Amino acid sequence: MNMELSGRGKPSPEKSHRVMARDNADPLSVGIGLNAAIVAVLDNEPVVLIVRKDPDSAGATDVLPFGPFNPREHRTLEGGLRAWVQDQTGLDLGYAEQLYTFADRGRHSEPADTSPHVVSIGYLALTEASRDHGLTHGIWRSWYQFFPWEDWRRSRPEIISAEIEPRLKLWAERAVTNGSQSGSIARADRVRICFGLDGAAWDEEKVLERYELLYEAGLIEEAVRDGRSAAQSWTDRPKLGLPMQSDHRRILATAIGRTRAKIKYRPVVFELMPPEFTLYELQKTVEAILGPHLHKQNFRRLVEGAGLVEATGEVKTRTGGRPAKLFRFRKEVLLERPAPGVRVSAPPSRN
Amino acid sequence: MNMELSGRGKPSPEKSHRVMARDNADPLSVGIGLNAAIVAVLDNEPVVLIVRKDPDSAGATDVLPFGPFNPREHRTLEGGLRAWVQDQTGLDLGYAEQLYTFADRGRHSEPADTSPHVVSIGYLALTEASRDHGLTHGIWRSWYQFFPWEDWRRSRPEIISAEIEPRLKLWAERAVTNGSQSGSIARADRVRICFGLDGAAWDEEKVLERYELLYEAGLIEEAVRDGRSAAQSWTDRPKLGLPMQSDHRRILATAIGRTRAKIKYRPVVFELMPPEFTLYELQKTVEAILGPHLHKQNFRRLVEGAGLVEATGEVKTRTGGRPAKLFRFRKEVLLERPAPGVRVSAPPSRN
DNA sequence: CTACATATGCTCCAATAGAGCATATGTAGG
DNA sequence: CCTACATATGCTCTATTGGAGCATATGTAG
Repeated sequence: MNMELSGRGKPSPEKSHRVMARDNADPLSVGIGLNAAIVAVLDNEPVVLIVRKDPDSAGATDVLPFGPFNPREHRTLEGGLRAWVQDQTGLDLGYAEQLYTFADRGRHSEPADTSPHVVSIGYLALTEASRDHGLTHGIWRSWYQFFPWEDWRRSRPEIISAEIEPRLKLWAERAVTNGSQSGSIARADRVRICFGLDGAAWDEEKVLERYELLYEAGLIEEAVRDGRSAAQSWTDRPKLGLPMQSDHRRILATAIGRTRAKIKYRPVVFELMPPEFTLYELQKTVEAILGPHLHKQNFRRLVEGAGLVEATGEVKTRTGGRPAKLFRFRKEVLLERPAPGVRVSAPPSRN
Repeated sequence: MNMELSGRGKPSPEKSHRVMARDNADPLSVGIGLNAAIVAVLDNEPVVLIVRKDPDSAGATDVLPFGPFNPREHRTLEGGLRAWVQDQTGLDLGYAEQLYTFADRGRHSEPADTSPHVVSIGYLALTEASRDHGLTHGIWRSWYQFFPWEDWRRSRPEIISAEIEPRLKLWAERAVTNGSQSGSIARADRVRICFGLDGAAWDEEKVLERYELLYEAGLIEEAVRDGRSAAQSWTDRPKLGLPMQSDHRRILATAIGRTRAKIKYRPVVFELMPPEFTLYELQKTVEAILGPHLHKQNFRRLVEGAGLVEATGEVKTRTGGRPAKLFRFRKEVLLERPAPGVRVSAPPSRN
């Protein structure tokens, strides 16, 4: 890459900061962290693989598998990620895709006025939890423990009305006097859209937007840690999900949002399934990810109609009722038109 | 970010390479390049903003606006990008979104065995070309000059059958003897799916996949430059679009694919339009991006029905026919349900 | 053998979207 | 002024999709 333009960067002469346990003299070089949100579904519960920093201490923060990108060793970013995951969990990653690259200042437990010098690249990996792919370290934890307001499987989570809604509305009001920032959407509207308040529809894909909103409002523990919540009056700040180290919860939010979106238009559910499964098990897995219950007959029709699966010829008998046919993923769909996902149209939203 | 794991990186002691016109002693630090694919539509032609490296020299390679991320100056990645764009083109960027982070070795005109030490983050920006947002440098160039095989506005580009298809089939055959690489899709299938051969449907969103396939097959000038095409027998290699510096063409491919995908489910077309426009102008803009012609009446019905636009009350008379009503974007849709794009269902592909 | 639970097939219907016809209202040229 | 023409715009007809529910099949448990 030609960098003849570097000179315009006007690098400041101030001393560099110690990052990644090393000294860094070049103002244009940064460390890159590779972070993996490894998702599976275990007993109808969507889970993510956690590597506890210190499993014994009580106040230990949850951590995703991660490590620095080392251009000497890693030929590609994804290769580096796989190496770190292998190293830290023993897991041999299957499906993986890049999510996003974050570099905001002060999102890493450092003083906010410090240059980050570190950039986080988040990855989403999907795997089958029940099968042993070499996993030796790490624990599976429900992703709803980190995002309780995302769990709509039973019904609307009470935490929204009880804790989130009133505090966000307060936060939105405090900004009204600042005059309407033309161009950007007003706080109150963002709150309404993100959390589906006042008649707005809940969009299960907006996981990151919701997290960022809560962070911005200082309602997230990480925001306090990062010095974003200027010691507000709400010392009664509620516990909104388990915190994570660094910006890992933000990465996980991105991963959940992407999983929910992608499952609808690409056949990625099957990364979460065993080689053979019943259609009901498949449906339960989708529902674990997306939340709302689906119409069973229509789900079957859609999945079969799209040619996503083929019967193995065998049945699973211990279902408590009529035996269910076993299916397997029809890999040939990948060779056909824009291979679809399990399309689930939104509920008949009257709008 | 906690980097207690850095020690496992087993940094090799070999001398570091000179990258980005500077020395870099730390094996874990890399330079980050911010690259902008700035897209507009000018006279029904989708264009991208190019900053010629050397406008006068004949063999000059096209370059996207780009510059290194400087954590001292740039609070965020996107902020850094905007600063570089402003600096190099005078343009004040409006809509921008991150695309992808690339770090493959040897994609930067360097020897392939050299560590990259530089990571490229690509961004997509949409703007209105006809309006002056401060643009002082750079030229608009049709994106189809870089990707002639993507131009389906008239009909199927001849370059596919004439140049691409035979060479890719040859390339696919050469790999058959290697035994079928289990797990990955066979070359022949990839070729078929990517380019819609042998009855497969053309997916206008697979821009990056197609480019990568051509690169892999050594049919792209950048692949030769990067030393990927081992001086094959085809010294008769055809000119498949204009080359670009570094990995900029790959970034542009990502940008085109994303634009085509996003225009269908988010109201981003309007970033490309003037404040007021006729529905026909809007349709022409969408067609410039997506290619196939749309049914005029249905397009109107969909756009109006989705509440994306509102009439200004005025008409544009110099249309050569009945005057067209002028419309403007109804920004309120952003406050409604998952604000839709201009849904255009695929042609009645019999499948 | 019966009650029950789940699987599975099929029908009905509302909403969506593709396609085309008909009409409105300008410009251009005699 | 009048006519040919071009584009805009409204409306209808119809095929397809997807939401919802009924009916039947085939197991297990007591």
